[in-house]
Amino acid sequence: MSKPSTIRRKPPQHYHHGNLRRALLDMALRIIEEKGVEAVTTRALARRLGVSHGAPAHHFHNREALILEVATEGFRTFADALEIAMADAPSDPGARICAIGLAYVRFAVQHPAHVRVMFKGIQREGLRRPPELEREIERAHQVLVDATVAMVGAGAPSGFVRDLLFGNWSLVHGMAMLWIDGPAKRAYKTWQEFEEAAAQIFRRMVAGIKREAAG
Amino acid sequence: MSKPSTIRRKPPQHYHHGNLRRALLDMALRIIEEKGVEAVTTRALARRLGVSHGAPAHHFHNREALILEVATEGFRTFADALEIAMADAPSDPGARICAIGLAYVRFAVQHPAHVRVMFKGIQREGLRRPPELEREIERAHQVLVDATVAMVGAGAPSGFVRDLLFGNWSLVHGMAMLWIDGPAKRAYKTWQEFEEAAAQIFRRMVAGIKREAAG
DNA sequence: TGTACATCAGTGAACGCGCGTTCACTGATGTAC
DNA sequence: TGTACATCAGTGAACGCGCGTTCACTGATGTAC
Repeated sequence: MSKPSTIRRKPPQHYHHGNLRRALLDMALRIIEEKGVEAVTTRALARRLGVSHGAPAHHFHNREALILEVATEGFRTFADALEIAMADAPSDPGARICAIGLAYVRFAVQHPAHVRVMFKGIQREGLRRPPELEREIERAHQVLVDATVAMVGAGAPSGFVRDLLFGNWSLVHGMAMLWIDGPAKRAYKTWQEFEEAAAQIFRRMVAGIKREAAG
Repeated sequence: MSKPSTIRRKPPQHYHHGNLRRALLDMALRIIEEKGVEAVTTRALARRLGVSHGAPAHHFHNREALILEVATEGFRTFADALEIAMADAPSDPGARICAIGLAYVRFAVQHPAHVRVMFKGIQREGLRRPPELEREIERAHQVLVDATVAMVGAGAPSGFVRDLLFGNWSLVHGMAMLWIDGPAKRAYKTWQEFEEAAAQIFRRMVAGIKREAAG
């Protein structure tokens, strides 16, 4: 629950606060978890970190930049998790789909605040996303696309690939959202139970796709 | 696009504005669609409706009450749509599941602003939901439960019912969210195309469940 | 090791803003007679 | 139909608040010599 103590070689306490930039990002996540994204204000962050309210401006150009950095870090962790799941899974395409789906849901369980800002906080119309954020989003997306294409073969009609991708994506995304928003949290006592159910649902779905592709 | 002209017998233009309460709720939806839930402020509403900023207080105790009323109306329409889909569908349980799923997704397509407030705006921790809202949420939920139970039979183990409900719910909810947030909107050119794909995915899933129940 | 200087993270006062909410009022509408 | 009155939706000034952002400053840290 405490801050991740990323131990560096040289300068752990170089400046007045130590690492205010890191602390701001971490505290933003805590506030999101407690009160939602809209409760993340530069003044609230400063207050809870015991610094003056002008201090955050030395690390982030403005509030929006800070929120976008939280989202970028979230998508980076997310893309990493999906890529690792893809790499660690057996080469069987069905097993890979399951592994990626599970990683998707597990990310939501382990990083609910990140998910909130990634999927609810930065979906506003007028928001200009920095290239770095777009890149991480694209990297995560690519894992889903690759796994789907691997499942159906490169020669499959693009409409079929699209529908399959969309179906699988919807399933795992819905699971993640229903966990974040409460319904799944209420239906399943522990996240282990929840993940087991999710894994079984994925297996069932993949079996269905295989039967359809074969028949 | 204009206001729904709910024609009443007696008093359509009784008071100064006509029906400011109705206008506030409708304008709130427009603002949500354009700028998101957090842009709905009592002053912005008054400004856009051409009334003084004190006027809304005569119809809603405060901002939160107005937002909750929008959510309640949303869930009422939503529950109605699901119940009608259930009633109109063939008695075959699989067909019913498909029909309800399609109604779920169609609601998101037709009422994106409502969905935003229903699933993103009132999910904050500290928010006290009025009983009327809880009742409409429960009514919508019950349609999903009933359809699932009808599919597997009353004697099915509760864990299986739970997982099946959760799987189906996740799928349709994910579809709705991916539409609202953009990915599905980008993948499918028209909502008809989107709905066709959704219908096909539902049929595939139901076929999978049937095979599993039979085998 | 010691000193002088440069850097820059953090301070705190200040600014203007939009917000939610209150409240005495006004005046249009509805009703009783 | 006309008049007197009651109702109450909408007005506009006022309040206090927290916010984002700026900026001259301070003082601790890092570095050059």
